[in-house]
Amino acid sequence: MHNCTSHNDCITEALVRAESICNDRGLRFTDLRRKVLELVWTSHGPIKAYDILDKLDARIAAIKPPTVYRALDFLTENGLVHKINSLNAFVGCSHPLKHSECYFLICSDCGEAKECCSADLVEAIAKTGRRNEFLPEHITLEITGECGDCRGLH
Amino acid sequence: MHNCTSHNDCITEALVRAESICNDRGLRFTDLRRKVLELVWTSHGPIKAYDILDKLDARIAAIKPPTVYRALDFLTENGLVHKINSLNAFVGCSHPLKHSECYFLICSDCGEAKECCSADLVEAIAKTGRRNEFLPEHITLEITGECGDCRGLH
DNA sequence: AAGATTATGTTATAATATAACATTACCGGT
DNA sequence: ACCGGTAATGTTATATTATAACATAATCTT
Repeated sequence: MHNCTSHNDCITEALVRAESICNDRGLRFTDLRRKVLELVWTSHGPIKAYDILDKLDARIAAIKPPTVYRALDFLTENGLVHKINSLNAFVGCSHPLKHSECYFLICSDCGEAKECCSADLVEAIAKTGRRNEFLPEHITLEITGECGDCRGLH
Repeated sequence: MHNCTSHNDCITEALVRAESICNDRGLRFTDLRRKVLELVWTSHGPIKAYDILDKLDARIAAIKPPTVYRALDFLTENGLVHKINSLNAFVGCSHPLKHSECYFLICSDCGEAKECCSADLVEAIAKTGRRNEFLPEHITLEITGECGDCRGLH
């Protein structure tokens, strides 16, 4: 489902982007945060906190859960990573500068999660909020199903 | 946010409805399943599995987690209950006969979750699927925010 | 360099969920 | 009513996900 021609490039780009965003905002893009983000991007699809922990552990040493969760919290709060609640997993944000209206197409076959935006969806959600006098703050929209590749469309 | 005039009635109705649905489908609406569904409905908003367990334990005895999860699985599979992934909690389905296109407005203040439908949303999601050659199977749409009541609109 | 702030390390445990196997209840055929 | 099969529940143990609470270290500010 993913369409980067060279995944190494997209990892590198994500890290460069993240660093520059952190610099712009006066946030510290520490070694740990970089490594966690790198692992999130290296895993092609959503990755679980404890899988990150295992991989970090192999590379560094004796990493404990709070360390990973704190890095993930930082990355999530700053829009560099999204949590996929229906999977308890984390995925890199592909456009961290305008990410609030995003949703995920999650293939139950290959496990990839494609991040998408849709003006229609944003509008439909806003409309629903107005109709219900509800002020939306955060939207979780996760669509599981089967992607074209896995259905043999190509 | 909820608008039932008598919550006792809406619990009773939900149980009657559930029983009739199970009968129609040749499913067994056992005592345990009834009690779990009753607790889900009695809790005004989303309730956690272990809270159900505690309450059951007080009423019956020595209930263990698998017992509760199995009942919740049954209720969820049959559309009588929904799981709210962003809260790890469960809520009764308010219209179990046509529930596939539903989403939740979750008030972060009062904790209630209102189940809604919207043709616009369904269409926007379907369109997104088509555009991405993605075949949706299950949709998780959870909108957190603040409801009108909690913002003092009434 | 001192003090404040932020980040990370560490220990322990809480919260959520399931695997695997044993037992019991229920259903249909005779 | 009894038998045998299936579905439901009981039971034990453990896996998975996540956080609280406090200690130390790194960095930033002045």
